[in-house]
Amino acid sequence: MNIGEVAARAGLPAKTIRYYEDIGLIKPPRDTNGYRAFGEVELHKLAFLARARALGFRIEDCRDLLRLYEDEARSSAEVRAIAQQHLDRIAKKIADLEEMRNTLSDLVDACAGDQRPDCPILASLSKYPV
Amino acid sequence: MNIGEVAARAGLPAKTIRYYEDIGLIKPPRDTNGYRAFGEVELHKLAFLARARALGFRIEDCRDLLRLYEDEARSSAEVRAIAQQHLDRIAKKIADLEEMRNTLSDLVDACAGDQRPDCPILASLSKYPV
DNA sequence: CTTGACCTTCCAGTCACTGGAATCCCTATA
DNA sequence: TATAGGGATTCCAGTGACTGGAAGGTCAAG
Repeated sequence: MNIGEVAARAGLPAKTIRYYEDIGLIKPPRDTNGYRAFGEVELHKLAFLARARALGFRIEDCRDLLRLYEDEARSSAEVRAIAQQHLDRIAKKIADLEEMRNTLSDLVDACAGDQRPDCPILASLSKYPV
Repeated sequence: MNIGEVAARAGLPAKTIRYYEDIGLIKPPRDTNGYRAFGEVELHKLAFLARARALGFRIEDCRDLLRLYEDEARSSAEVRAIAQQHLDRIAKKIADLEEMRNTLSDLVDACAGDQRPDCPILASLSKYPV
């Protein structure tokens, strides 16, 4: 299987797959012509990576998850710890974004949005508590 | 006012202020010794930028907001449009993150987190619909 | 005169790709 | 057999918004 086919099947751009090889996430063998030759195992790993990335896991987490996945002697606690940490980070991000959204939403609501220059958004940004 | 003081008062690292000068957001004059010499106007701008960035506005949005802030002939509609776009992006991000959080949260709940290798998190990542 | 805190510039690294250039390989058709 | 195309390869550079660090200049206090 060449990179184009495996990319289509794993749902990842070919560029990304080359990048994953660069950083050592996968190690596909090469054909005599120098093309990467992907088997089902490689494809499976790439699909795994695509799903982990879609859940927002960082690359280094993906590396660890992949390692654990291939380690028969893993404990589910290790996997769970990675996921829990990631969950915490996501919750924090959501909280931060929600605060931004609330503030911004109030400001946008308060702004007339017409041709006059007066604007509570700018007023809020420029209020000067220094 | 040197960069250290203005940094403390605006709540931005000195590095960031130098970076903002690099990309043309501010243009503080220089003392004879080559030090940046900040006045109240510069400080005000930096505080503005710090607040805009804290609301998650991108640098290019900040540049536009600053320009509008200084433009007496602005219309509040322009400002509102920028904020509304940003709000939309934030809402999208929140929605994406919430979807991740829900999925992850289910998986973490389903995982025993003990020393056994069986793990629904890995199972979900490796299920193979290709 | 020295010390230490501050300032300067410049370069490299972050994260996870992504775009593009230059070149090579394979297959099919005229 | 020539060629055209589509796909593969590598390598370099850029993204956003900083951040760390090195190497060196400046200033005020003791």
